[in-house]
Amino acid sequence: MQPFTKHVIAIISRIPSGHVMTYGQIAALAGSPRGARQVVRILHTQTRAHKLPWHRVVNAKGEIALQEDLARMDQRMSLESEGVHVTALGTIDLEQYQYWPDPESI
DNA sequence: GCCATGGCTAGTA
DNA sequence: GCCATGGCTAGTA
Repeated sequence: MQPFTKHVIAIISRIPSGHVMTYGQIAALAGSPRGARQVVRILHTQTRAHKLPWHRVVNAKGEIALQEDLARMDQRMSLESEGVHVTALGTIDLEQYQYWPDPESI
């Protein structure tokens, strides 16, 4: 496993309940500003093994990025149960909910 | 080759 | 809309 992958896993696992981070933000913090798509892949492959809070990751516009209706519903329910408000269109107010880890902890 | 991205343009109103 | 991006994985040699 690459350092980038480990880093991404560590960052995602530390997103607190009630907050979200974006793919690009995670990639940049992990040292690869253009690596947003890799974050997608890592979420796919590593969520189970590491019990990642996959539902706390959204796209740069603050939207639920999933395509499938059932999965979108799952993410919406998970976020709302943590107190994150999701609009009818599936968007989250990043101003309010985006998490910025303490740079010291990275 | 794949993408649950992202950022920049073209083209409408 | 469009397409450059880039680490990872599947699948061939």
